[in-house]
Amino acid sequence: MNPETQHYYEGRAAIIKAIAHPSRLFIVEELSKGERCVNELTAEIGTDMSTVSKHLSILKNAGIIGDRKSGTSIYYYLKTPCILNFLGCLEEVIECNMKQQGEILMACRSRK
Amino acid sequence: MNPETQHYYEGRAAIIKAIAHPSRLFIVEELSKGERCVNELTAEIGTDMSTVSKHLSILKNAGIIGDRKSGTSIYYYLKTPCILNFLGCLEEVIECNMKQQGEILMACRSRK
DNA sequence: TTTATATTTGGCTGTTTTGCCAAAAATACT
DNA sequence: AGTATTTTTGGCAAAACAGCCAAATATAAA
Repeated sequence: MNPETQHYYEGRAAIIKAIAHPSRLFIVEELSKGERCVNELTAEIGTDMSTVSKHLSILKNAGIIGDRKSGTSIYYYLKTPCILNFLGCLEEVIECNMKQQGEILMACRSRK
Repeated sequence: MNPETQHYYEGRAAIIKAIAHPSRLFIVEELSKGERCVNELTAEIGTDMSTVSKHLSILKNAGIIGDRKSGTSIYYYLKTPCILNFLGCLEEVIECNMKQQGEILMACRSRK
């Protein structure tokens, strides 16, 4: 891979990496319903608030979410809602996997 | 997050994590053009063949690619081509980011 | 059976990621 | 100013990841 191509794929991988974590995935889906502050997200996720804050900063750096100050709270919102198509496609992959696992199971049974 | 929800997001994150790497992203795009053997992919990527082999096994475990033996070669193919919609949406995110960076740049300039 | 080719596995090292804690920063209230 | 609330930052230890090498495995050809 030449350096340009390398760079191309690194940039894209960086964005995908940003959502490649259970809590961050949860945050994205949650924000798709409307903006939330760190407090609210922390209560729902159940880890330390500093951990949630760091997850948020990762998503923000990737350009997926944005934030808005209001009083002492900071509200985060989804900046690129098209990320949801992304997640929709995920379901297809999972469905495909499950279907195949089902087939393997059936094959095992019929061989008995 | 209750254990079920946790499990739900972990499963989805695992699939995303599988493609969250430059070489693996390259592999997916390459396989979208047709099946390839480890040899061919290694030549294009330029890392050790053992490294490429491990990337392939990660993608395979995630259910994204499958393999087919032919002589001493093993050909890998895309099992869930819908993963490409995924990548298409990525472009939207990147475009959105670039647009915004452009705006920031313009704002900086006009303030001079 | 030996040899060559293609791929995977095991193991090692360095890097990155995660998540907790404590401390700092920012804002609003008294 | 002092206090409470919300969020971020810095630092640390454990875990996961990446890439190289050498060795093992599998298949085909001589």
